[in-house]
Amino acid sequence: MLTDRQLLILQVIVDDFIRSAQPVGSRSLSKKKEISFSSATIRNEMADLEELGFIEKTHTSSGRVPSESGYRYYVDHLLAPQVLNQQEIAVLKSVFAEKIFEFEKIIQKSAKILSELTNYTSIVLGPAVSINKLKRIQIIPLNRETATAIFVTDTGHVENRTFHLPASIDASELEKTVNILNERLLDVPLDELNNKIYKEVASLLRQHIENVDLMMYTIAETFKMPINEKLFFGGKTNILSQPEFHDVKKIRALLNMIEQEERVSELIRKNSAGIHVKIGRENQNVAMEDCSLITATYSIGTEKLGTIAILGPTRMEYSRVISLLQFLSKDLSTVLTKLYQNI
Amino acid sequence: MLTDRQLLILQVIVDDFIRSAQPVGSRSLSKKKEISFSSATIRNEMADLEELGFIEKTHTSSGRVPSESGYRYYVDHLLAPQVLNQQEIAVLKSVFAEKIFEFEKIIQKSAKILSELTNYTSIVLGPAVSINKLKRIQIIPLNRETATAIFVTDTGHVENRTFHLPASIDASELEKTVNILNERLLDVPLDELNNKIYKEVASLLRQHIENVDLMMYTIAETFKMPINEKLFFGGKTNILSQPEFHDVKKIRALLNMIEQEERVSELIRKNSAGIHVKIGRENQNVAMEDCSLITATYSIGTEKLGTIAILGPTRMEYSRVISLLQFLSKDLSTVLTKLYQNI
DNA sequence: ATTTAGCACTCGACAATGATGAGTGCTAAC
DNA sequence: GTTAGCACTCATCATTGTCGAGTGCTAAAT
Repeated sequence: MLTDRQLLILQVIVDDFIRSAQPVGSRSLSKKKEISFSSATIRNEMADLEELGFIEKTHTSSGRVPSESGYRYYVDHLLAPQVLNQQEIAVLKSVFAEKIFEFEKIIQKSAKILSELTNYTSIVLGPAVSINKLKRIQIIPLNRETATAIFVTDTGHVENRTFHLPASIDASELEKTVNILNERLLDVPLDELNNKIYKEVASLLRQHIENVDLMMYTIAETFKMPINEKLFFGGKTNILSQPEFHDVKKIRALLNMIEQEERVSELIRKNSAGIHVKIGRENQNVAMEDCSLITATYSIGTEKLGTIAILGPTRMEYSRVISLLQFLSKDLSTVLTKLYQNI
Repeated sequence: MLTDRQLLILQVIVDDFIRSAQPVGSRSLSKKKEISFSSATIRNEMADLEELGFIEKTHTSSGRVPSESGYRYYVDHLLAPQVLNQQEIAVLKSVFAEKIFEFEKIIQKSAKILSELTNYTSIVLGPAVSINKLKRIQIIPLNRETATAIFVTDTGHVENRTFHLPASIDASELEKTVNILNERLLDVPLDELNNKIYKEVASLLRQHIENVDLMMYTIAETFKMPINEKLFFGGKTNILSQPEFHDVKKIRALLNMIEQEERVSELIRKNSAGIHVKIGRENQNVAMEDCSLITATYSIGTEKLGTIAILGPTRMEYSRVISLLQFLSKDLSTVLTKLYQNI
């Protein structure tokens, strides 16, 4: 439906605006080497593009600025995948430079590097601990009435809960219980622990333990695991240097939103595998009206594990960011798979 | 050296400026009910106060603004301790509303409440885990060559490290080692673990274990504990609504600084017990030129445990914030002492 | 010897004005 | 269909003048 020339003009407008953050006018466009027709022609085409909703004026006699649909179209149809240069690749690879055993460290470093490379804010949604499988439970009494329960997963992640352990529960009974739990709950995903306790462990406990009800109550309370995936940020303040955020109110709204981790997490989690681009109001969030969010997932084998994302202004270098995310998410998946696949 | 009248004027200037954020002039001062002399007199006194360095003009014919020394003098000599009202006390008490077993939760909640109550940014330096005493060590193999070491302290804090466990180390040997470690390292503060291993455990291991050197190396690497106290923030963006931070550059500098946790931690940690007020450049930090930092410590028994702090503009409600901090730090200390004193 | 009234002066804030220039839309010629 | 030309629009910026809050100084009042 759009003519080739309109496509070209739209592309050049978006590219130029991404670079300069200034509305682009017909005259300056006509000087570009890609463009071989006069400013008057461009004006006509621009009028059409505006009518179609792809570009906008900031005031009656201003140059044009891409609209949300404009960016959308650009991302969907006009994006020239950018090839990463050697240096960028080297920096990305450095995530894995040190021999690291813990997920979190790798993830954290990824966030940092991404933000430095892009000058936007990076957000990484850590591995979904709740689907990790239980490797070992340990209960360690601290004093007469408190104890700490420790859950170790197959990936080496450790969760712990301190809880009230009634003095009336006898040490040997506790030990028996822990043994039974370890035996029965091995390889059960953390978020199913509570479930399984009632289904599979309760009856068994009843055979061996005196005060089953109290014990069950104590355990069940502790085993409720509202484990939220951890969020890691990189360059939280990077976005402040973007010219669209000269307004303190906007800054405040955005930072405030970022501080509410549940909201960010929700925003990012729901994405399926692959790269996703949400532009401006597509994020369904007032504070992010002027932002775009690009997400990619990483996985172990075929199992989606977490998400890495870049938060920037709508005037974001889509092409470059997408390439970076693609590269890193693939790398992350490969390395993590190698590390943890056959645990 | 300052006359009573000068003191009065200084006090009213600071109070008024803290409230209004506007330079205060002689005429508006003369209308205050505390003040019974004319604006001309006030002008003369102001000129003296300015010469002494306690107040400044923003331009030749502007009203006066407190200088850093002005605030300093105000805090040191003029501060009227503010009595907290019932509502504030109730909110502060709500920190302990739920029965909570974990330090971190309490600390986190404190930070949140403080920031809400003050509308400034609160920073809480968590308990110094490194002086907690070891309660139990557990080593849990994950796969052929990795394992997780878990350290539980007497306060229920759990630290863990995933490390490379050479396949050549035999399972029973590992178990023996862990037993020895638990026996010998009970009640040793975490930051002395590594030390003690060489001093007290090595020789004992040598008697029971085959490949001592490898084992020692593996353990020692893992037991190096650079445990930094955790930092908790509340209301990171609160400070942005202060009129002195209308400038995006300042905001960026300050937020950037806050993001670097080591720097913040350093800024806060070095304070001895009691309330401390650092005003503007006293913080030795460009990004904090326009900020004041008020810190208070909390402790278990007589042992200093951590620090709570409020970061606000130099034009901060010193009196109120100090009262709040005093109250909360005392409460925190009491509750924590009760909870953990006799573990 | 203080205190105060009065006055000239300073300066930021604000509004009004006009020039500049980048941009547009439209029309008529190519 | 394309382009040159022209009238028109509007943000931006510098200029100017006014207003008012504030100061410092001096001389009179207490």
